[in-house]
Amino acid sequence: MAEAQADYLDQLNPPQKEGVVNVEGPCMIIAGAGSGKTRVLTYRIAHLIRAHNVDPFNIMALTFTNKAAREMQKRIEQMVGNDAKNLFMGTFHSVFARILRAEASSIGYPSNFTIYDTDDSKSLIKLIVKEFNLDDKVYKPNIVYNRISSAKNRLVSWREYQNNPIYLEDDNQNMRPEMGRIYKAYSERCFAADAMDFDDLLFNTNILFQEHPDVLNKYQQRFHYVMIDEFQDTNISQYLIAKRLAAVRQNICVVGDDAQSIYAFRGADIQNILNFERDYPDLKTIRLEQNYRSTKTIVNAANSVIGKNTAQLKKNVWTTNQDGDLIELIKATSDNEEGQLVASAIFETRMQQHVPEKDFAILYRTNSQSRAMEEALRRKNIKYRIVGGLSFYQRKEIKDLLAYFRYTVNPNDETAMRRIINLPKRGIGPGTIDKMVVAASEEGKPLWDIMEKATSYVGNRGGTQVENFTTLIKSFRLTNEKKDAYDTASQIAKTSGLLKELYEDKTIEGMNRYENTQELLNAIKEFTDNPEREDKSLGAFLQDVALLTDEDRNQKSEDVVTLMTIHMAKGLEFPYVFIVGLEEELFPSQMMLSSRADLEEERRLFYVAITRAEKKLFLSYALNRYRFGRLKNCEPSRFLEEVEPQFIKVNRKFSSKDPVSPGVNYVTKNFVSNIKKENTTKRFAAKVNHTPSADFEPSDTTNLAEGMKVEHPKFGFGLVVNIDEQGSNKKAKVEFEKAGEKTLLLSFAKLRIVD
DNA sequence: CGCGACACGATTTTT
DNA sequence: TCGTGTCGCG
Repeated sequence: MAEAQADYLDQLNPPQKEGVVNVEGPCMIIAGAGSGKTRVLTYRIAHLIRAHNVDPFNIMALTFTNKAAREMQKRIEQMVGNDAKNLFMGTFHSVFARILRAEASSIGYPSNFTIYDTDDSKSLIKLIVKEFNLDDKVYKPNIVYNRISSAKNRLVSWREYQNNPIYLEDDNQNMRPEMGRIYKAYSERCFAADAMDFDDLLFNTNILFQEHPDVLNKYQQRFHYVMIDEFQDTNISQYLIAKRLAAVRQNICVVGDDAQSIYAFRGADIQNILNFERDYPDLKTIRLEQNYRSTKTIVNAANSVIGKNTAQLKKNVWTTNQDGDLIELIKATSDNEEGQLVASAIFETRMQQHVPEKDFAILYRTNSQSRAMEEALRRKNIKYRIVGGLSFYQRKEIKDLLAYFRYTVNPNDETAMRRIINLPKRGIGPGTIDKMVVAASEEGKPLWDIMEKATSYVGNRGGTQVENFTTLIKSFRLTNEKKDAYDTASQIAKTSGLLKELYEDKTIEGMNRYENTQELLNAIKEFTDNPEREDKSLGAFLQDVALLTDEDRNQKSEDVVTLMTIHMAKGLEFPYVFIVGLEEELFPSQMMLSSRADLEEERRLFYVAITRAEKKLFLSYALNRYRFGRLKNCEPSRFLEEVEPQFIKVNRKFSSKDPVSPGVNYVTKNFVSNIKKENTTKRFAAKVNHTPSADFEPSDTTNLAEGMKVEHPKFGFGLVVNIDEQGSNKKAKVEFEKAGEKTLLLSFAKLRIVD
């Protein structure tokens, strides 16, 4: 450590150094992709501790993901040692959940409040919509949830919502006039359940600071320095919290890149950057523009793309790295072939460059695209790992078990109760539950009280079952009072019958689920065995786990190809990157085509994807893709045309038959600009009416090979791009000049080989 | 109340 | 295509 101490500032370029040493007063660091942003942030914190003798206890650092927080924690620890443990660092949600737990009583919550994840929130919304007898086709949980979420992110309470003419007008126009009522009911139910959803963690922190100046002051005094990473992704609610905290000392430093803002759909507001300039007139702005990550080709290609956006801060990202390989464009006829071509390209690159599998990443817009990739990789025996998708804690069997834990800890958590009361089957149906809910509201008692005496409300059959259930839960609560998280959890897993049910399911998925629950118990064991933990109760574990949505449990750095959405890839880098599915309506997503702002966000997403690549970038698209089970043909993405052609080479075909031979390679300078035309032609393929040459005569096609030019009596002239000789049916894939690509059975098709 | 059969809608992205 | 939700019967 000592040697790093003296010269850490020398490892930085001038603007980076400025970002590190400029610790007093408001500061904004605009950091281009790959410009060493994290390094500046970590050094800055280390510098505060070392050079300015700031107690880590007085530093708050906010990140957007758990992964980023952990990474930063690790790096700072390497620089300053154990002191780093005292930093107040984490995601916005986890940091303020901690503060809210400490101050819960000020806003009427118990300190062991439950955190609802999106699923919990949506099932509560569904329930409310049902109770209100509203049409769930109109009030879809997703829509309602997003509406409430965006209101909360703008700090609009249900009360203000109901009095806000703009919201009302909007809802009326969308034929959803009951939205405000649902918002109110939802908020009240959450409160009654001692629960907060993700947005509440921030919303309520704002309330706390606003209504309790003494509390706010306490934290203002504590946090001398506030730092925010990925500032472009913060929403108003988050920004206001940070601003309040830093109001006294004004030592607030934000780091971000407007070009990488990709979470507007979740309430992130680039406006925050502009607000920041307005709120802090004596702001020091630093730009990090030198890219250390990627080749010139990649940096310049990325610049050419992002340059198409109108709304952006002035920035010039450059690099002294070498030019590197051109970007390779892969064109496939189908999503499956796209997978094969990508897998082949990985295979070949590995052979040629002698690089490990972990140097590769395949990035896509939507999770559903992973399947074709997975299949192709499996077939070629390329090991891979999917990041994201359903995270561990979102799996049904895990959520079920967690719901037991939650209900044990928090008797008011109705959502958890509804989830488990009939799981495993106990003969308690919706009818029974409804009757009890009605009874509870009629008598003004908590639902739990009714459940304990269920037989006097709902008849004997269901009632007895409910009473047995409450006895079971009571036994769990008793254990929970005396034992640690692991003991309680194991008892619940065993006695509830959940584990048994899974154990008896001998299907592959069933065994998987069983293993997952075991893994959860292991995680709890680890939790209780950790000597640094003071509170080893199940409640403490739940509080910890609620915000751990990342798939970052399995951080083993295996040598495998990484598959993930572009959103998940933000902040990461890989030597070789494939961006797949570059098709209109997929990327850019059809949902984002309606407004310019949305399209620009989509373009930023593409920019983020490109800038993940260090050495070489591959772009691919398919002309046909299975969507909702049916094959749809697709148009190449407009984004392909936005990459300056000089950076691209077209790799028309790897042979999909033989992964080792490169097959026919075409390098066409203006191919990209022709993509559109070509595809448009294809769409009217049916109308093509070719008049066969006068001397047309079918040739012997037994020796037909890739790269040959042929004529078809109906489709005209074309190029053989692939021969498939499976079984007795020899098929040729032909790219026709006018009719597009066709797969022909050679035993039927009349083809003339043109020489 | 539980189970099977059927219909339908979904694929934007995540703390 | 897949998973979820609803409906009707036992």
